[in-house]
Amino acid sequence: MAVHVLAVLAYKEGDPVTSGCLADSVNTNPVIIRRLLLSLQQARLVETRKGAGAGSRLSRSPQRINLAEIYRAVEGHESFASPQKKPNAGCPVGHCIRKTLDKVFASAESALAQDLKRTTLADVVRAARETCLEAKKQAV
Amino acid sequence: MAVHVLAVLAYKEGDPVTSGCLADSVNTNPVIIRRLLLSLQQARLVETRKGAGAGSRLSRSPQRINLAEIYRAVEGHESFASPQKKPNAGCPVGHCIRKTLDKVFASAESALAQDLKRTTLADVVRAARETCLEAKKQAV
DNA sequence: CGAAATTGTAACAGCATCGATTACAATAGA
DNA sequence: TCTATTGTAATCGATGCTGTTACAATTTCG
Repeated sequence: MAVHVLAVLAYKEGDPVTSGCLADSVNTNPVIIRRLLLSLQQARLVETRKGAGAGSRLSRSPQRINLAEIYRAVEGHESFASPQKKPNAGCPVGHCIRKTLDKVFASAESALAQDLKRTTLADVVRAARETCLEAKKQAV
Repeated sequence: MAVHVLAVLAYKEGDPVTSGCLADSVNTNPVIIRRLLLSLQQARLVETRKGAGAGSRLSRSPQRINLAEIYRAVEGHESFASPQKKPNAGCPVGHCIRKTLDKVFASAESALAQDLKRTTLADVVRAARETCLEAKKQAV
């Protein structure tokens, strides 16, 4: 969903868009959008002005925003393998496996981020435009 | 948690372990373990016998089980970017972005799987043993 | 200056998910 | 036959996310 919102922002390049408008686009509630925008603001991906006639716009050009940044901004808490809150007393494996798994999953998440980094927001918008044209062509 | 269970099974190589014993190891309930084992059985990673004196054991040697298989067995439903159930009427971006994102996330998930494939269950057990020795050494 | 628009934020309900618990039938071995 | 153990269902509680309403703060416009 975050990508969707940012794609709309990229689409209306530069023009500030209100949370209400974005909410209509994503078919949800303005508050949801505003909560999402808070995360994106902290990640310096969007800038938001308050008041009448205000709204949000991208902080950078969409060529310079990659999906890894968006993912990190939204999924900020890396709750991947961690939810193991059990200290686990008597098991000989339990004590030591934790760090090992942390390493492995950190590596895996890094691989995922590396792959996401290859795609920019501009890429997504361009690809979306093309699939849209395809669809129209097939409709004819 | 699935990795934890399988690691215990690898630890007691060959011996059938009951769900109750596994539950003690992971510090949870036998039923949780049994539900997890059902997924692992469908993935042909463990074999389970019923009845008295029964239990579960690995179907293959831990060298031939990699973490990507375990991940796939447990997180079977690839609910990564999909939860976009909104058809979204009036937005020019909404129609077309779906397929694009599906491609991107499929690629990212593949990258993650490729990385997980590099680690076998045997690797995890060995690394866990080593970190355990480290901890003991530091304690002295 | 005053009104309108818009964000930030809180409070709350609804829903899905997950872990946990209890209970019980079915099965396999002693 | 008796006992241990799995498979399975029903249920409860905690948690998290979405959606909704409400309201103060802020900014622009007339």
